[in-house]
Amino acid sequence: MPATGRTKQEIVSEFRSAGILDSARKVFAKKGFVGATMDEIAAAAGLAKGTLYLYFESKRDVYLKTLQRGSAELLEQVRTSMQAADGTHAKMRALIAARARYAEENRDFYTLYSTQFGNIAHPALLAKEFRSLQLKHAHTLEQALRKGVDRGEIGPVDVKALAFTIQDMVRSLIGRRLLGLSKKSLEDDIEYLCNLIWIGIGR
Amino acid sequence: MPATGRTKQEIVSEFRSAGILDSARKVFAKKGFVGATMDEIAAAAGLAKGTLYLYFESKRDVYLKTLQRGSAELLEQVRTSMQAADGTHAKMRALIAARARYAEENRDFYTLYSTQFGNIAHPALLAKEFRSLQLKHAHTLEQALRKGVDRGEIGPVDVKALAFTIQDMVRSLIGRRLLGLSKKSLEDDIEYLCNLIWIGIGR
Amino acid sequence: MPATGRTKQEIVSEFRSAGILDSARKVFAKKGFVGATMDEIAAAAGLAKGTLYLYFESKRDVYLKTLQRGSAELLEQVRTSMQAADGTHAKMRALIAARARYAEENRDFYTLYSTQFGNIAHPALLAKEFRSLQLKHAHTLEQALRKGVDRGEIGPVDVKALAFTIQDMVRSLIGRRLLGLSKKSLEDDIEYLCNLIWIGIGR
Amino acid sequence: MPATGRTKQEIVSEFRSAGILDSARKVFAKKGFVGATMDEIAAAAGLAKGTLYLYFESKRDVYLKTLQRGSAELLEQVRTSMQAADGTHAKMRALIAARARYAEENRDFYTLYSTQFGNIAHPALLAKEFRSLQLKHAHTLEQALRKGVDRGEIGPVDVKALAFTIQDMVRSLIGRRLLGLSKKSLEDDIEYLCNLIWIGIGR
DNA sequence: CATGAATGAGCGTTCATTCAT
DNA sequence: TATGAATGAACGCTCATTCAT
Repeated sequence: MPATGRTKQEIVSEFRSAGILDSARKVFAKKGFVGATMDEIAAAAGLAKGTLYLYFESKRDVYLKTLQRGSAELLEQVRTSMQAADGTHAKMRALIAARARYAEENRDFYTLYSTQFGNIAHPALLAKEFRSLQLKHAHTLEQALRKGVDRGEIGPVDVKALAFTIQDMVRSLIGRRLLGLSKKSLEDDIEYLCNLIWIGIGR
Repeated sequence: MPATGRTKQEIVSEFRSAGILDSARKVFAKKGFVGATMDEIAAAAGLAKGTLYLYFESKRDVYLKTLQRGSAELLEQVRTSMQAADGTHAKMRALIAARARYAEENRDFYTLYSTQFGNIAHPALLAKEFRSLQLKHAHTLEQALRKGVDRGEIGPVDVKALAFTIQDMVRSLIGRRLLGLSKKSLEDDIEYLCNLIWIGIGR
Repeated sequence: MPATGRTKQEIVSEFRSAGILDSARKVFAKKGFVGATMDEIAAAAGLAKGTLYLYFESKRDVYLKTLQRGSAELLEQVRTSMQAADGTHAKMRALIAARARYAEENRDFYTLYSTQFGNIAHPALLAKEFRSLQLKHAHTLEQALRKGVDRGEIGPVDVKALAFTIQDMVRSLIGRRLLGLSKKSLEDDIEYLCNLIWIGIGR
Repeated sequence: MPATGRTKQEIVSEFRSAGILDSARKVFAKKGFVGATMDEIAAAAGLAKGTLYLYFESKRDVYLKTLQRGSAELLEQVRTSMQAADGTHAKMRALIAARARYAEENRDFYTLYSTQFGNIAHPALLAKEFRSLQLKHAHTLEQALRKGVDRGEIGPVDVKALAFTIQDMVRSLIGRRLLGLSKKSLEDDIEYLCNLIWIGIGR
């Protein structure tokens, strides 16, 4: 097809990049940023170490791109889920469910993601690029909450703070599940969290 | 007294260990596990590098003990606070306040602590030892919650899960504060979190 | 004509080689042998890296040929200048002037050339091939000097040694000029050097 | 002796440094700055690679110190020789002889030295530190020449330029000798050079 | 007990060279 | 003939750990 400009070049290049990122995801998830070595990532991708540097500038670059890629994918799925849901409560539930599903389908990546964005990180690695990823996610939820407040579905809360808190609660839930600490079904866990957020625990 | 048989030895030894751990806390907090060097820790403790190995088996050991020490201290303060409080709601509030206070007084250590226990961590560093620390904290809260359920102060929730969730909510709150993302007073933030936990956001 | 049998091939080949060497000259001059990369040379020549290996065996080969080419060019100009001059003194002056002019017109290359032939070089790079280049230059001057001795224009000196010495004096002068250490005009500098060689400094 | 403060420490340290520099001198001389590896230098010194970094900051530092050390030693010997000589001609001869002697006794170092200071070098390596070494040498000769001009022993020449030129002539002579290109005795070669400088070649 | 010099494995990155297309 | 993606050896530097004093 003529529509594909430099097709072969670009496709191969993207294919390689994707392959490398797939391997990097696994290795970073297992060993963390520092523990992972370029050698190992290359081996996992079936390539020579030097080849990585044809597609990425540095180890840090591979790491950042790995995170960006998964993060964008996750955000995409969350947004799609939320759009299909009606009302604040349903949207919140959709978000939780989408994240949980993604996490279970991408265990390794989610571990990585969760660690990197676990609230406070060591400055060395927490550059602006990472922060902006984090904010995009928070923003999506924030908007839904604001609409809920406007409609009177939820009380007059600080939506910014709440968005962060809810995201952390979701991360907390997923973390527990990934660690095998929850014996309930995913449905039940989601139900539990929604209830907690919505009606609290008091009597 | 026979109880003080090897006292001098032990006292000196503990004194040294404590000094090393104090220094280690600062260094680890500033640089993270990998970024910190034994040289730097030794220098901060006013000792030679080799001396560290008389009191600790390895860098990892220093790290673990550092975390254990701070963790125990934090737990101690939380327990004291909670004991002085009456009723589940008050105890919960006491826990939040104690953790928040400790975090603000030990910013560096709390960052370290929070990162390490951010739910999911890299297997390399997340050994059983760390897990048990985490569980102790959760357990304290869990007991208070269970009593609350028994007394009907709170609904029939899964206290184990709830304890984890609350802890993560607190960590989330503190994280936001340490990052300078909260503009409210500590009191207001605590109030907000208590309300969220107790009555949720729904109308 | 049978003489032009493979002409097209050869002409294209020589054209390519020349282009590559032109680029190589610039790159080597700017970065030195080790600092220069085949990638950069190829880019400067508007070719792909692999193409260089169709015309040259190795980076070292490119370097050698680069030096040979410039060296031959320089020698050519020096010879022409010397032939046009009458008498040993005039020929010597012509040589100095020709080298100086070439150096100022080819600053980058001359730096390279001078470094490589700075009398003693590191064995790794100083192969026989380079030595023969050096000797050709010395030989030209040597012959002129010998004629001068025969004619009684200059004393009965060791012309071989003298040829080397003069060449190094010229290199020294040019080096000082290229480094901006001489404040005199080129004419004055040449005059100074000729005088030094011819009548020395004694009184 | 009490006069020696931290004796043992310092002596051992200097001993090590000196040993490393001795090895470095050989390796750099044989392979040049880039071709030499820290591994090889360490091996030549009978040490592990890491040990080098206890005494020097970087490869470049080793190189600089190597050059400084020999350069200072050479300068010292030249100065001593010159001081013992009377009159400009004798001083000049003393300088030539001292340099030649040093070169023959320290072939490897002199190769290194000569290459580094071969007039024009690639900027990357030609930092201020090196330049100042070079100037110190030139300065010593310059002063002697200036005195010669004042006393009328030599004509009213540009002593600065002359100092550079003479040094290069000496380097040239030594280079030829080290390369085995001179069949004359050292005495004869020195004589030849002195004559050349003093009375030139003209008749 | 305390020291700190010595070690050497390990890592990120570069780049000359090759070879399938 | 020309390409440029892929390779992998090589190197400077770091640092946890050891051990002779």
